[in-house]
Amino acid sequence: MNTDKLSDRQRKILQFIGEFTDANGYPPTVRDIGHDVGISSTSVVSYNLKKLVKEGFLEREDKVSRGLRLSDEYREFQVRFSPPEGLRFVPMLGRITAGELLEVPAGDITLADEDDIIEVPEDMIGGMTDDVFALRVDGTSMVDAMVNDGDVVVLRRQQTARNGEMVAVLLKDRGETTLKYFYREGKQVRLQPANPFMDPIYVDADNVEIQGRVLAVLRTLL
Amino acid sequence: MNTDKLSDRQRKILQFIGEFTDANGYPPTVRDIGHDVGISSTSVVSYNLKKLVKEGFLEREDKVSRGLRLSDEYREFQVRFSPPEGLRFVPMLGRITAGELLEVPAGDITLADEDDIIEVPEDMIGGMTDDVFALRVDGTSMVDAMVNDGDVVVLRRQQTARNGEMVAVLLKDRGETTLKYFYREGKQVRLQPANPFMDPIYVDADNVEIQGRVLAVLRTLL
DNA sequence: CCAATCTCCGCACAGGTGTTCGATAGAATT
DNA sequence: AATTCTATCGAACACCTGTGCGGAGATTGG
Repeated sequence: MNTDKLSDRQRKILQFIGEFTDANGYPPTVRDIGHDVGISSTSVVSYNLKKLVKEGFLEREDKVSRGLRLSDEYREFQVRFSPPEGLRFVPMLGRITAGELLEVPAGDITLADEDDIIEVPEDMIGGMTDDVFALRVDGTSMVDAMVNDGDVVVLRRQQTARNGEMVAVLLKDRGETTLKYFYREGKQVRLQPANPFMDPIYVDADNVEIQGRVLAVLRTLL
Repeated sequence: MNTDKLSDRQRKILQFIGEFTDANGYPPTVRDIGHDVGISSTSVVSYNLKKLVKEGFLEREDKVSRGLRLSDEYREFQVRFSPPEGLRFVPMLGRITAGELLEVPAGDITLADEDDIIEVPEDMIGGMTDDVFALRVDGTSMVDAMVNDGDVVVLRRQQTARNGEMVAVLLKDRGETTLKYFYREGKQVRLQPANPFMDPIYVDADNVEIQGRVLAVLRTLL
């Protein structure tokens, strides 16, 4: 399913039908559609609706007023980009290994079709909405962060952090990334492991580069 | 909200509107309703619809064909405890501390109104539906299970486990509960810490009592 | 370059659809 | 017993609504 074969008008029609139905609880009439999309003739709307039915985006009951609904396929196609209430879709953008450079994505972080997507309850990431992505942890090198092989780390891309937040930091001199609690202490930075039995490390502030803030760690034992 | 004040006919109308809309994607006409409920005159249907609007069960757009929908209150009254698609509500039943006995709830595990409830994506708990509950981890005594203070452990109550599953086990002689990977080895049981740098412990099979299986560990850094 | 197809328009029409009205009969009220 | 209220019916009406038709401009393919 993909909307490439459709004209702009047809895409607009589909969207309008969805919004109208959600807003009112019943679908629009041919004339409602025409008015919204900017079509003066009802026959033209009819014409485009037939197309949409033919392409499988729409289902329609002949001669029944408001007798149309978005097809299940199209609904599903839509849903990918608009999760249900309380859920948020987070793109899974790759893997991390401590001891190697973290691949922090550069451009816009969006849900593309090809992405792996994980579902995260909204309140688990504190309502964060932009620049949120997930990485799967590769290997056991992050045990001191209490993060295990296979865990999923949900991050928000940001360059600064407040004391006490857990961040992904790059240690420039070692060319190495770790997950630690961040504390600024004068010219130094204290990086505190999550594991309370392990000792912090102190590094020069110039030597650390914050890659992102850790919002959550998810471990699924299947 | 309750349907006591309604006549049988009106209840039937409400139900029909819901079913029709679900089935077709658009609401029925006045005549559709009349036909289903057994009313010959459209005016009588109109009459009863007005009543339903007045009582708050229905919302209606005047003079608009099929311009009706069940009110939010009535819909809620219908669905009450069902979480949104893809989410599952899991009751948070207490706290665990390694080194102490795990409070495994005894009776039915249901969503009571007073419970703390956390939201978990369905596929994160592998579609498990019964006997699932959550506990908050108290203290740092479970570091060897890679579980930190404040983490949330999602469990399914069960008495048996397959090899390789992570379980909450009671060590009877010590009167102590831990989270470990479970491996049956003859008359012994090998309990393997999640932390790959820690050694397993071997105990007599009679000495372990499985309390539940760990489905997921959730850590939120707020 | 011409024919075929696509996309659009306005208009007219038939049937769908909500509303209104007058009437009836039983129940509740006075 | 008279009156009012409730619930129903059938019929008529006006407007809503989807469809069909003839035509026009744009685009495409040979």
